[in-house]
Amino acid sequence: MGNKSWTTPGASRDAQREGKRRAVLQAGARLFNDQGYEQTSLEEIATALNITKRTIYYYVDSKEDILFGCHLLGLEFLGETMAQSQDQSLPVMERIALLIRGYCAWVSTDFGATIAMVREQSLSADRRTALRASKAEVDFQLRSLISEGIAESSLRPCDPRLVAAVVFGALNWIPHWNRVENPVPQEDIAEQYLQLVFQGMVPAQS
Amino acid sequence: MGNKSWTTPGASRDAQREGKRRAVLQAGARLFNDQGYEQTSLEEIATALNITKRTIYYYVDSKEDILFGCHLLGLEFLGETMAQSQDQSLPVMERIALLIRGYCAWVSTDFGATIAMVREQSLSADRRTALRASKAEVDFQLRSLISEGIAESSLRPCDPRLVAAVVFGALNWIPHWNRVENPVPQEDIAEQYLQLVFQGMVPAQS
DNA sequence: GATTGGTGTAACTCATGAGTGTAATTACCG
DNA sequence: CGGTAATTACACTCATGAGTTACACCAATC
Repeated sequence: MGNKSWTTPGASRDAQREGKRRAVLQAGARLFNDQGYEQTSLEEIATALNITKRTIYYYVDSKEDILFGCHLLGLEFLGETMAQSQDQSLPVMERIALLIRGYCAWVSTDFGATIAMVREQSLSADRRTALRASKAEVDFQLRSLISEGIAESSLRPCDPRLVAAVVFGALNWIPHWNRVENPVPQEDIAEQYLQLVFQGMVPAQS
Repeated sequence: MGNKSWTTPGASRDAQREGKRRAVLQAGARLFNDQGYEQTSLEEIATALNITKRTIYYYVDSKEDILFGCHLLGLEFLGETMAQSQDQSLPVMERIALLIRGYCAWVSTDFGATIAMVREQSLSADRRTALRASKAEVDFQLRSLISEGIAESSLRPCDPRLVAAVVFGALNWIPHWNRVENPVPQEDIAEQYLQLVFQGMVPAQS
């Protein structure tokens, strides 16, 4: 609860406006993650920012706009990870690890968690399909990498679709349990996840 | 959309009443899973059963009662799996496999999926804590089994808490993607999950 | 064939929360 | 400083959906 730097003293009007809009989205994301989208009122978002509900409408057109804005910002950030994992010059296993680490870091941010936690039913049909396309891209990327890994026998034969579902399921679940007073550092989680997904629980029999 | 056997011809009044109450809960669970709890109105549940909203109130006291009833029924079913996995005479790995298979089957049912998908924020505080306790029990069970496995070196050393989070995360995510026209058979999923969690993606180097 | 209790319905109340109109006020960039 | 952008106060509208009141129905029982 607090208003961290609502105003940005030295900055053009436009920059300030953009910063404040972002603050609205961020406050929204936090509350959505904690209470759910439907259970969060604009009044609450306003209170969290020490402003009035009316002011929020100066920066967004509707509540759904806030949610959609969170998704857009979230996807923007995820794009970097996607790009990294597409670097053809790296070995496949490396690229998978990059994708998992990046996704883990991403899902630990406010906007990333919002995408992972809030059910997309709350968005209008067209926006929903757009969103789904972006998510499908990420899913496809992992599946492709897995297929590649199998082809070059770096990976044990398996159904890429199911394995990708396992991996993303496990990652998407992180904000559900790691949203507490002192969370496990996201880097530690990523390493454990990689260890488990690559080597499994059973020790290699020597 | 349909009213499959609302009335049960040959049955005592009480049995009929119980059957109808269950039908209400089941219809609720399905809609909650599809649209989310908050986005589902009692009117919709009534329509799905070809009855009116007022009739629903003959079987439950409130909307929250429906959600809570789903949780109770769901947990009841999960109890069997819990019991199985507690059989001390079985090897640890077997018990872990039983727990994962059972949980996978469970999360593929209407009531199981509801528990996995609906955020508990929608329940009153006391009911929520009761629920959380039941979930914590299951979580504890898996963690214990993992610790046991490590102690007898059937399992590679790891943080049981994190590994349990991975496993349940992956399993809880199933209803999010497997809720389509022709879903992947739940048994197939369980086997792939076991394979992945035990052996990992990387083939054993011989 | 009237009674009774379980079952059903139509038509309500009522609270909540999104979104708006407007005028007055403040902040601060140029 | 002047003017414009930002913000507030506040009183609205409006739709939605949970829960209720009052009454109709019907099937089995006496």
